[in-house]
Amino acid sequence: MYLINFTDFFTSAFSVDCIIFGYSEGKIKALLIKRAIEPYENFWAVPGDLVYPTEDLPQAAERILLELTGLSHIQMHQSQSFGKPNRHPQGRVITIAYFALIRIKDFEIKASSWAEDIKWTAMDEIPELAFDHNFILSETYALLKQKLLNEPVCFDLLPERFTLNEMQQLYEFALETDMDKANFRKKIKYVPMIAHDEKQQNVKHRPAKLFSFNKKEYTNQVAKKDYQFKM
Amino acid sequence: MYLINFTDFFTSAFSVDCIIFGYSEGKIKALLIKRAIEPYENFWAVPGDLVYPTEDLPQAAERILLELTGLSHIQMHQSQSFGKPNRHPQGRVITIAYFALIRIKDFEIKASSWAEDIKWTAMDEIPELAFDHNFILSETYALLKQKLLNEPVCFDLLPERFTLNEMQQLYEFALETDMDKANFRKKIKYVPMIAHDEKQQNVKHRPAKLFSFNKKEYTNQVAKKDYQFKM
DNA sequence: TTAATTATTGTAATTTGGACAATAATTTAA
DNA sequence: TTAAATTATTGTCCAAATTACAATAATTAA
Repeated sequence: MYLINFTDFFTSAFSVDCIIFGYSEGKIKALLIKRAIEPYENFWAVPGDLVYPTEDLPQAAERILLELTGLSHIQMHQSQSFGKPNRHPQGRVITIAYFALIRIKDFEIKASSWAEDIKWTAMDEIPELAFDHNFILSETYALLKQKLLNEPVCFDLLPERFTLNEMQQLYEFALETDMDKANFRKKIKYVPMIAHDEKQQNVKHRPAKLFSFNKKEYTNQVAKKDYQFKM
Repeated sequence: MYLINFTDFFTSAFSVDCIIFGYSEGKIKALLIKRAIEPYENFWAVPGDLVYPTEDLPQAAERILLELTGLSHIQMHQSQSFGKPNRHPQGRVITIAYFALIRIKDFEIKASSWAEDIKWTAMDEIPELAFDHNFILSETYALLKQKLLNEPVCFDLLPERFTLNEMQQLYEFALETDMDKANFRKKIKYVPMIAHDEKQQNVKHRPAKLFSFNKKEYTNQVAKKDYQFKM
């Protein structure tokens, strides 16, 4: 074990798996691809790719996101790394998981060269996945839920203009708990949001007012240590 | 860029950096080594090593901890991964940071083959380090502070028997804020702890009662969803 | 025995959180 | 045109948690 050369260490590869979360119909969803090639051909999987020798890790994650969605300039969040020696059948491959939060309606997803199919899957309906991807996805989802509690990342998932109920439902799904409407509004009272005159369209009842996140004001308040997002 | 062989990817190495946190004299400290070899000879650094081709990541972190402290069976926490293409002068090396929380008095630290010196350094007195280790250490410290707020990991840093003031001072150092004694005690009222008859020794004033964490009871209550540690 | 020091407990005012009720605005159907 | 149905929004009350601060207890050192 100890009698190996320095160069023997440079025989590994690493990949980036990019978990793309979205939110629609009251559920948080992840983008899954159906693998077109071996290993695990025809299995659903999290999109991922090997990292080029001169490429930075977040750069690789952005490349995957761009290829599948056409979106760029999206903030990437690092999740965990997974490195069991036998996790990849073709050699020692460590994977670093990243995740991105996007607005589903902002783009058209498209299958790529290595995916024969692609779809949004709600986090409570995830099938058996390739490799150790079920584990990777559930660990990363746990991290997302953590972030939802401590940072205003819910606004990256919600449409630019949203109703307070949509926001509440996002938290209800993530935390798997029902919340009281009145109390939810009290809780978010100090989150900097802009109330628009615009209202919900095409609903069969009193339409709700639309809000948007006031990111500028939030950044300001955080800089002055006047405020810290907390759910 | 796209015209490379599959095998060209298997030319990278990865390392594990193992940040060992301890607590003494009212300060959270990290174990730093002085590098005995190039690159960055004579720089202080976080202990780390290349991962063997058949070794699992946490296993590598445990190996480093064991070599420096003789301690084993310590829970390892994964931090972030760092992979800028040029972060290591000798090739593409991605590093995965782990951290361990230990009781400083439980062992004797010892320099290893690749370290000519070793010392505990308080987190508010970290010097310039080798590689990108200042960044790695500060990111990992941020994670530790996060965990201190949401999990009872403070008891891995405190001596087995501690005073409530020692516990309070740990949080005051980590959160960089002063706390009221009476209110701190109210806050931890439901943390399962055992109050011993034993008292502090050799202090020039009324000695404080010693407590220890009741891990068994904590595990129990968490399983029953009766309780969730929260600071 | 007393002053000094720190540990520990208590109190009262304020703020937050949760349960639930009341009112407002809109659509749909009669 | 109006009433019923539905959902949005706001308000009230009570209990629980938080905060600031005061009081008391235990110990050491002089």
